[in-house]
Amino acid sequence: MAGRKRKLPVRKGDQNANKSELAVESKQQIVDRSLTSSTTTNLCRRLGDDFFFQPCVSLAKALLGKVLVRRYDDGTELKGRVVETEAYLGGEDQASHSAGGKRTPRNAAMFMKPGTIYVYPIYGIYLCMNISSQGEGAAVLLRSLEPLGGLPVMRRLRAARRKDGAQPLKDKDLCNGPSKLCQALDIPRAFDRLDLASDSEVWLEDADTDAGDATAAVVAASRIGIESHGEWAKKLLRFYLRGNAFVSVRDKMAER
DNA sequence: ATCGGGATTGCCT
DNA sequence: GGCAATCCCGATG
Repeated sequence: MAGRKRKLPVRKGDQNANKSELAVESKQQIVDRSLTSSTTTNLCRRLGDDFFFQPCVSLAKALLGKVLVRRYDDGTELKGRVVETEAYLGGEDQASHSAGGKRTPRNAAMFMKPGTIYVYPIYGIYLCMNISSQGEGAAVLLRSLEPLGGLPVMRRLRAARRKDGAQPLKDKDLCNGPSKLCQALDIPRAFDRLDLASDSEVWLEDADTDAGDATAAVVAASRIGIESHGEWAKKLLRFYLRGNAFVSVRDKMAER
């Protein structure tokens, strides 16, 4: 790992920080202006290496209810509870970027230590965030979060690219999708290959014990957006908390 | 060097 | 529910 020193407004490889946004407002300005410094670090709750060392499907389920934290140097923290994930198994899983053991510079993080972040660009304008699991080329896609902290900052980060005059986003629309959560938590492409178990800008932790539906049932459903992959598109490798309003796509059949 | 498609989103009808 | 936006990356020649 090379020494990483990142400045907020212009981060190499951060597609959110290009021309279109420069004319509007830098992300540091957004953070500065909204100023919600909840400086609690809660290091004791942080999930370490051992949590990530489990098979893909197990990790996809275990991640539900955990809290993703994005911390800025000034102490600002953006937090969201994971409510929807997808398992991408590698090998036989034709829908996985690592299908057939295919390894490229793009998906290298899928083959790295469990807990390694895999961020990839999609459709030219969005990003998706995954977490490497145990298993060759296996990783879990984060699909939705329930926003818990730093909502004003999230709202600005999410609004930066939307049509002028649009209504402020509702809480449930801040992080209910894989690319939405990358925008809301300011996850840049440069986070690719970082270690979620040891990084100072992004990590996972246990939810507060008094948090809501910690015991909600887990629904297994088919994955989204991979229709072209035949039988693998139908497998029940998407997991979400039953009845949770922050899930991106509910499956009524699966919930019965 | 070129080409085609994509683990999505927001706006439109 | 349809569809354009938008560009990186992998495959191919």
